[in-house]
Amino acid sequence: MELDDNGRQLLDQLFDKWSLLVLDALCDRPRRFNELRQHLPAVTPKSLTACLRRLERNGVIERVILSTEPVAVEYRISPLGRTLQAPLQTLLRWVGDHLNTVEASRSRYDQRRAGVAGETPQHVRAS
Amino acid sequence: MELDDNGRQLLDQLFDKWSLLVLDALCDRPRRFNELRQHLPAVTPKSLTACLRRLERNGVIERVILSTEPVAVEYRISPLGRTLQAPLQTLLRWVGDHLNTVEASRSRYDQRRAGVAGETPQHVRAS
DNA sequence: CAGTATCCCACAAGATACTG
DNA sequence: CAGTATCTTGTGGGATACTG
Repeated sequence: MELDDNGRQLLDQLFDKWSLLVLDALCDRPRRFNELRQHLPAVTPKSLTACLRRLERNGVIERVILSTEPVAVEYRISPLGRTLQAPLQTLLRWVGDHLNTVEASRSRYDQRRAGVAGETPQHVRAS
Repeated sequence: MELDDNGRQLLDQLFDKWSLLVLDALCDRPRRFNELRQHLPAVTPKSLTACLRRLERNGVIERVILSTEPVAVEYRISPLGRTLQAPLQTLLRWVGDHLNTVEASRSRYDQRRAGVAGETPQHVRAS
């Protein structure tokens, strides 16, 4: 499965810092801007806006202006975005299922690096 | 499916600029450093090293020193990494399958933005 | 061959304040 | 409420050169 430049770039946009969480939240149900802000831990309005615009541009979410009183804005997962749900879930599942394993691996790795006697690299030793 | 901070961070590390391509390449077969360099378009040794270390630390690949003459280094997918293959493929498939749709969506989005008369934003108009 | 070492810059993103 | 505007910093990553 070869992936070209465009593909990699798309993945970057779909999997940047907040996108995944946003997508996940919107797969559940439509949300308002400030709803999302609360849902995500400590995202600044600027970052959230950028993220939402990117996702909208890529067609996986929709920005809907509700003709309520007063006017409100709502973000929804798009049909295209919906087709991403399954792959996403699979991945999120994997991360959830293997977090402990990965943590363990990291500890082992760091241990090994710290423990290499006679060759202790400067950037590792001391405080 | 709620994803905590650790989970998001792990995803970041697994899906940074080069990791996916590396993982994909190594799922195919083990590779040497310079093999990977050639396989990936224009990656600098520094970036590749960083990427490989990260993946190794997370336990999804293994760095193997071959006792050949002269000594060589080889990178392999680990058993843990192998369990990522399926989810990864699913995702790569999705990207491949929907690249055109996404491109179209982007064009529409940009068109819409450029076409809003009477309100043309400075950062869009002119050269 | 398999990396390190430096220098540098672009850009993501945080903090904070302001607005239609 | 749903953002935009500035300012600033951290860091990923490119370019380039060097090394065991």
